[in-house]
Amino acid sequence: MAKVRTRYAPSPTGHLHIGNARTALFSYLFARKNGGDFIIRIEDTDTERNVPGGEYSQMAGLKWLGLDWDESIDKGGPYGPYRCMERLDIYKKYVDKLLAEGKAYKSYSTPEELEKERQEQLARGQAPKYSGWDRDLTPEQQAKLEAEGRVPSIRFRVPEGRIISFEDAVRGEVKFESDGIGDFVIMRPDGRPTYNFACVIDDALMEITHVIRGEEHISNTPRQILIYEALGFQPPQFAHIPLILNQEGKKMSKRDESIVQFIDQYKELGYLPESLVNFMALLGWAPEGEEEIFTLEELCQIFSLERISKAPAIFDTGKLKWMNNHYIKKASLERIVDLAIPYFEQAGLITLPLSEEKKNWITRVVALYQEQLDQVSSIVELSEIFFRQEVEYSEEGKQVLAEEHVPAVLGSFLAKLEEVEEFNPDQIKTVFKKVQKETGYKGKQLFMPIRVAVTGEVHGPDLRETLSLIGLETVKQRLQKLVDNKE
RNA sequence: GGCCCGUUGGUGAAGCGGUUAACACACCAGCCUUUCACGCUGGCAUGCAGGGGUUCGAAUCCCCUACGGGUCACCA
Repeated sequence: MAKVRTRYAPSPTGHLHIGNARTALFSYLFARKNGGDFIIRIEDTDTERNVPGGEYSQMAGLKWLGLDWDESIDKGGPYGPYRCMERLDIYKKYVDKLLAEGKAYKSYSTPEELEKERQEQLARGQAPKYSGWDRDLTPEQQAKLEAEGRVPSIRFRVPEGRIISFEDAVRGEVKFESDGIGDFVIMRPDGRPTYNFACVIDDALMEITHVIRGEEHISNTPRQILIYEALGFQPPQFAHIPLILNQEGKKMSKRDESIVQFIDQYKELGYLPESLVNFMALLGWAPEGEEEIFTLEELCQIFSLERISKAPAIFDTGKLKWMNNHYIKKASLERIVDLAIPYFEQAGLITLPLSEEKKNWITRVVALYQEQLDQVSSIVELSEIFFRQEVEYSEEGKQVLAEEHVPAVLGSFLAKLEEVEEFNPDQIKTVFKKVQKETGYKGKQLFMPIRVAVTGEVHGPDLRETLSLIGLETVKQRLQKLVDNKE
């Protein structure tokens, strides 16, 4: 059995999309599960769409997710180069071979003519398919067309009347009739191969054993198989994974606002890579048991092609949030604090570098909210009360403050605060006890007025810690103001 | 339009001829708690898109219909 080799072959047209990331993940998991190699190859033959930095961005995204690879443009490998545009001479060699054997031919239609032909077929209700008018031109005819200034592209001659079938690891046997496939371009006039051609040559030469890719490629597969056959290559095992749909059941489009679609956006929002990995693994794949929380390492152990679903996967954003919260709770406080600091800084709430004291303070604030954070960026909004200069009393808060016993509690609390030496949670606890003894109020009646008086809100994290973090002076000021108003 | 694929609760998703139709999210109720959040316990599909078959027996197999999706590029 040959060593398993899988690849992720992005075109460097932009940032790492969640769908591509999941394809890469599946390919990675399958390779690791089987002790194989994972390769990244850059499909940059559509030179007009390539964006500068696209390659780096793709790889940075994968790296952030925790995926690594064995061969690629950054580290080389025995099957390079790993960028299609650096393999042009290789493609040419195989095109020449097909040409010589009559399995491909020079085609002279211009893009304008093709588009016109296409539109006409569509208008007639026909399936668009290349006419093949220039399939069997004589050298003289070709010379004449070239004299007109036409530069030929190379088309693959699709055999007639064939049934092309292959065994897909996800879908089982898949069949296509060759008659539904028109002769397709494998090399553009300028010598750049098209995807279907480059993909076959590269996968074959790089000895890729398993091609795991999105379902949208399923209809490309018969074309590619034809090329494998024409060149005498052994096709790999194919596995077409289901598409990811948004919550309306529609294919995610780049413009779709309902879902955050790019990996670096998740990073910016404060998602943890392990939650994204876990979540993506469950997009179209299901583990055997009931457990659904897995580390990357665990996934490498249990992943299998057999358990990939045929039905499209729906992107459940609520579930992702829940999962991210799960991992945030599991993470160390220190890690979450480090992630949180930039958000505070961007919001203008703190300035860097942080003093030791301020860092400790921030750490305590973050600790208060760690268990309810579903994305780290939310920390700014959640912890708002610790950064406000003035208290703003909510409607519910005002109602609490209007209660009869409130002045007594507040007055007593304020007075007892004078005796405090260090304003820490323990000391505050003893102050509470004293106030309780003096006023006779306890529980909700005791704590709620104090909470509202200092924070303006009826809800919030642990009161003692909250007071301690807001600081003695501010607490006294706020209480004093209320006590004064009452009098 | 041709060809391919899919359809299980409010949501995601197991299920591969005989199950009380997992599990999770959400939601509701209760507990915990000064409040919120977390956590815990319980509730939540007489039903597997609809209609026909096959079978002693079907979410599971077959056919039709509906709906959704993919694809038919000198884009990957």
